[in-house]
Formats: sequence, structure tokens, C-alpha cells
Amino acid sequence: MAHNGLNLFAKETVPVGVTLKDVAEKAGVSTSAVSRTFTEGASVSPKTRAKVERAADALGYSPNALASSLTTGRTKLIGLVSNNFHNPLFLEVFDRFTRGLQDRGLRPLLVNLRVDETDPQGSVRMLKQYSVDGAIVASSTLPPAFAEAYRAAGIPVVNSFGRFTTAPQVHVVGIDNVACGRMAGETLIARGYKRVAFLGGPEQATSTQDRALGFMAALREHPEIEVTSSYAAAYSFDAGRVEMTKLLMANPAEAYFCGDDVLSIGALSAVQEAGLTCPDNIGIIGLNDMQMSGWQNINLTTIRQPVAEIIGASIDLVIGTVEDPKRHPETRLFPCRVIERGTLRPQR
Amino acid sequence: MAHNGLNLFAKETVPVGVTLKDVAEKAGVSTSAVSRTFTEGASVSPKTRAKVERAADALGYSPNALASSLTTGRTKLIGLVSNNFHNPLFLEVFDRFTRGLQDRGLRPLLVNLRVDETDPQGSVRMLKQYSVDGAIVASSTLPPAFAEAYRAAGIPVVNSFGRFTTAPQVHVVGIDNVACGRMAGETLIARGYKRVAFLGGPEQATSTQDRALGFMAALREHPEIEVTSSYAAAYSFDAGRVEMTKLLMANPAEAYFCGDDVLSIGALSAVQEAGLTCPDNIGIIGLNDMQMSGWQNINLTTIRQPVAEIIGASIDLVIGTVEDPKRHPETRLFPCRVIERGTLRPQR
DNA sequence: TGATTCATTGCAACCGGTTGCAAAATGCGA
DNA sequence: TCGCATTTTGCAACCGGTTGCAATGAATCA
Repeated sequence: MAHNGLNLFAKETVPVGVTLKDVAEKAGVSTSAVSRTFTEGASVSPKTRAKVERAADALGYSPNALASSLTTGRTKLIGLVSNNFHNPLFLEVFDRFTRGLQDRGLRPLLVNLRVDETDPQGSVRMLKQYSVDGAIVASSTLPPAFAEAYRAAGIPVVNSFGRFTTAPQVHVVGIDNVACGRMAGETLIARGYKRVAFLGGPEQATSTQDRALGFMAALREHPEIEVTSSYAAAYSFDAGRVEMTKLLMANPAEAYFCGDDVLSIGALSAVQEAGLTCPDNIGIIGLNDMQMSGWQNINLTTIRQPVAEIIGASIDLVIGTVEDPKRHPETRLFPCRVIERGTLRPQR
Repeated sequence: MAHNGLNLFAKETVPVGVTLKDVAEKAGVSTSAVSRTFTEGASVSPKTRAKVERAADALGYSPNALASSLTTGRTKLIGLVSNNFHNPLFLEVFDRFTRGLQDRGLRPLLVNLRVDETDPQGSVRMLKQYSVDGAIVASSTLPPAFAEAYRAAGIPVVNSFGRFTTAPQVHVVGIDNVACGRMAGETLIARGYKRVAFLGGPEQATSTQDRALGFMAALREHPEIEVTSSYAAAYSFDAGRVEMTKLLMANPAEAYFCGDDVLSIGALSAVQEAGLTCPDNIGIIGLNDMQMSGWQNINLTTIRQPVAEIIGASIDLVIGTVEDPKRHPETRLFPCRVIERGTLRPQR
């Protein structure tokens, strides 16, 4: 039916509620036969299959996934839980997660946690009510208690962008924050900076702590280099800008490792507003490599998280755990690498 | 149960599958009684209610929303359909949609459409399979055929960030792109620019056309002002940068209205890379006012879309239509306003 | 106290599917 | 053509809830 101009008498095409039974009747077979034509690997003769398919097409039937979930115990729904709806990196994260899940025949049920939400029980209830087959907790700032609560409720779960622990209760996929911190430290050292600093996000975030740890460890091997650290109030542009403005008024370091790209860009902005430039006056290296970091008028040197790999592995793991619920929790850490751009002076 | 260190023998707390029947048994009542204690406004005596609640708590019962949807016909699932997973504005859009839906007791089922997807039938099937109560199509670049296909399938739908039409088949919530274009034009005129231009996204997008239309209309009232236009290959940073670089090599206008903030920032970057500055050499005004536009080192003058209002109205409308499916399609357009920042020279 | 009304309760059918099981149909070899 | 193995099919029970209806119990009034 083409768009043929004015159509005041458009037929209300609302063939809502075609059921298995309708198809069975029309095809002259039992409901079981219809059900079987729509379930992979069930035993149906080509002849009945044809009859059923014809009837189903004619009626515009599509099976009700929720009804079938009652008996099969599978909803093909995956809870996608996050509180990171302000970090630009997460647009890419949501894009890849939703697409990846869809491509595997799963549907993402989004759960948006408030940042101040500390009790996982509310979200547990949501996930249970909708009988999700599994859940992905995508956040580096959500306490591990969330993923663990889901697991305790019997929901296969993986914590993406989570923290490595030696005795994990749940699957964790992410990066080695300590190694990243070390990488940042070594990068600054290699560039010949003599006074460096760590500018982290909120100090209580474990990812912040780990990054600081690695950074300090790298610097400990070079006692001749002076190192300091400070913490912004949030992982945000404004917090980074405010903190760097403050630092510039005192006696700033030559180069900073910022705990995150948004923070870095805020710091970068503060530097520029002070009439200074990167890397001539101050060096900055970030972490994440989100889209904007590559914009030529930002051009942030940073450490890239392999987002696609992390997400691919997360999906694989959650599916694997749905299929084998007693699968042992595992940790998958992906290596990061430095993306050379314009906020650090070149290697000596 | 506190985190008390090493706990190798953690009890597997997997109380999965507590059903209505279990609760009924434990409470010594019928399943109907249990069902009724969990449905608003049903008739249950305080005594049984207490018994049931005690039993439910003890068992950790939470009702299965999908099972109940079978009889009630309501899943409280809302399909959130989009293809805009690259526009930073949409992180805020998803945040507000998911939160807004959650706050009203609804759950967003995300459908991520590929940008090259033109046939709505696949997504129709997805939405029908999961019996969503309604759907929100959140995109300015998705053809109206999508929303209309959902409506034809009997799914209450609203098209957010969609285009105004005089005889709408579905609810549309958004901005008046023509008026925005006009506003941009008038703003440039008021700043005293004598040679202005429109720099749009892909020409076939209706939003682009409308914005160009309004812009040109405003300029038509000032025949003394020279006006030109060109189109970038996509609504992206790179496309804006490439297009502006090209323009700068010829004979650029004094000020540009760019069809979108990302595009604007790309153009801005090109200007800066050419050794020029905004607003001294070239003026730029964008549209959207996404987060990054306010960053001090971008500082883009732009026209703000009232995202929160658009989303609030969209949710209200979809709920209204779920409750009254024959509700007449309506269009709600929200006014935009200019956000003065640093890429346009001040008013004369 | 008995008659009447109203709130509560449980029964059983139903929502839209799936699936174990036994019966029916088919295919195969002799 | 027959006997047997195999495939296909339908019946009926079930998944986890909801709800109309009739029965029960409590409360009210005379």
C-alpha cells in the first residue's frame, strides 16, 4: 500500500491479538503443530509446516514471547543496568550493548539507576518481575553489591567496566585500572616530565583508587620525579575544570594524568582559560578515549579502553552463564593502549 | 549479612521461582487471595492481607509481571525505538526517557535501529512479540513510516523529535524546525551579519529541510543580506569539519547557521584549524544545545531544544494513548530559545 | 434473635503458549 | 503385502498469574 495522497478512510489495520489458536484453526491443525513450526528443531512434517506458515502469514501472526517464556523459562530479556547516563562514553556503550544483544536474539531491558541509589533491592525486584534471563551491570562507579545482589537472586550477571577482585562472586569484564595507571605514569616519565600529578575523580571510587595506585607505583621507580595528587568532586567537566583552576593558582605540576576523559577536558579547558596551552605549558593524559577526545579542537592524548571487546565479552559471558548457571565467576581484563594526540609533549 | 572477609562457604542464596501458589500455601489461603493482595483496589480483608504479606516476605516473593500480563493485557513495557546512538544529545534523551518511564512504573525495552534500516517490519515484530503497551520513536532522522507501522500494528505510539505534519497519523512531539530556522536567521540578522549561510546535515532529512526553510524565510525579508547554503554528508563532527574546511577555501560567509551542534563543533574546529577564530572571523550558531556545547573550550552559541519538556510530553502522550487507544493523534511543539555563548558576535 | 446486606473468599476457567506421552501415520525392508 | 521402526500428531496438563461468579462469613438493622 503506497502513500497515495489523502486517505481519509484509511482502514484501521489493527490485527491485534492473533493467537496460536487462531492460526491452528485456520490451518486445520492442532495448536501443538503450530507451536512446533515456530520452535527450532521440533518435529513437524514439511506439509503441516507449509499449511501453518501460510495461515500464520495470512493472519499476520507472531508468537507471544512472554507467554512462551512461562513454559520455557526463557524470556530472552537481558537487564542492562547502569547509572552512567552522563558519561559520553556510555552512549557508545549503550549502542554496542543493545545492538550486540539484538544481534543475538536478546532484548535489552534498561534499568537506569539513580547515582545516589545504594540499595540494590529495588532493581532486583524489577529484574525479577520481568524474569530477565540475565543482567549486565555496566558501570565503573556502581558498588559491587549490585551485581552480587542480582546473583544472589539467581540472576546470571556480569559486571562490565567493573573492578578486578581476586575472589570474584560475579563475572567481571573490564580493564586493569592499576596497569592503566602505571601506563600513564610510564608515558609521562618517557616524555621527560619531572613534576607530575594524578588528578582523580571522587576518591572513594575503586577505579580511581586503582588508577592512582598504578600511577604511583610507576613513579616510585623514579624517585627523582616529583609526584602529587588531588581529586575532583565528580567525573565531570566542571569538576575537572574547577580542580585544575585551583591547581593552576598554586604551583602546578608539568603534566597530569586525569582519571577520565571528561575530567581531562575540563582540566584542559581550565588550562586554556588561564591563557596557557597544552602541551606547551602543561601536559595532560586522559583515560577512556571517548568520541570527543578525538575532535581536533580537543585533541586529547589519552588511554583507550577497548569498549567493543569489553562489551562483546560481557555479552558472551552473560549468555554463557544463562546456559550454565553454575559456571564459575571469571574475570576478563582487556589491555589498554595510549592514543597519541596533542596534549602531551612528544617523546624525547 | 555484612562483608565479613573470606567466605568460602557462602550459602547459595538462590530462592528462584517463588510463585503465587507457594505463598498461598504458606499463608493458608487461596491463590486468588494472594493475587488480590498484590492488585491495587481488589477486595481483601486486612487479616488475610497481613497473612499473605507475611508469607510473601518470608519467601521473598515478587509477582511475575509477564504472567500477569497474559490476563491483564498490560505488560508495562514501553518500546523505546531509536537510531540516534551517535548523537551526544541522545545520552540525555535516553537518560530522561528511561528515568521518566521508570518513575511511572513502566519499563523501557530498547530497540536500536541500524541507521540504514528502512523497513519497520522487523521492529514491529520485536515490539509485538514482547507485547509492549506502547512505543516511543525517538529520532529526528527516522522516516515517519516507522511510527506509522507501529500504529498500524495496534501499538500506541508517539514520535518524539519528529516532524510536524498537518494530518498526523501518530502523535508527534518536538520542536518547530521551521521556526527554529527562522530564529537562527533573525539572530544572525540582528547581529548585523551581511553575508550568512546555512550549513545543514544530509539534505534529505526533513528536519534539515525545515530548518533551511525557516532560515531562508527570515532572510527573504532582508534582501540586502547575501545568503547561501550547503550540506554536510552527515550530522557528525567530521562532516561538519570537512564541509567548513571546503567553505573556508573559497569565499566563506560571515556567519553560519549549522543544522546541529555536532556539525557546528566540527565546523568550529575547522575554523580554528585554519587559524581563524569565532566570532572574530566567522560566526556560528548551532541547534540542540547538547552538553558539550556549554563546555568553556567549545562555548557554542546555539538554539536550545527543550529536551525535558519534549520527553515529558512524549511519555504523557504514550500513556494517554495506552489508556485511550482511539485518542486522536496530536502534535505538540515546544518553543526553542537562543543560548548566547561565544561563537557569534554580540548584538549591535 | 432472625432477616438482609455487603464484604471476602475460593473455585474454576482462562490468558497464550509448550511439551510429555501415547496414538496415528508414514517409511522401510523383506 | 506385511511387520516393524520411525516420524508426526493431538490430547491434555502445565507455566504463573487474574477474574467472574457463586458461596461463605460478617455486619447491620429491626
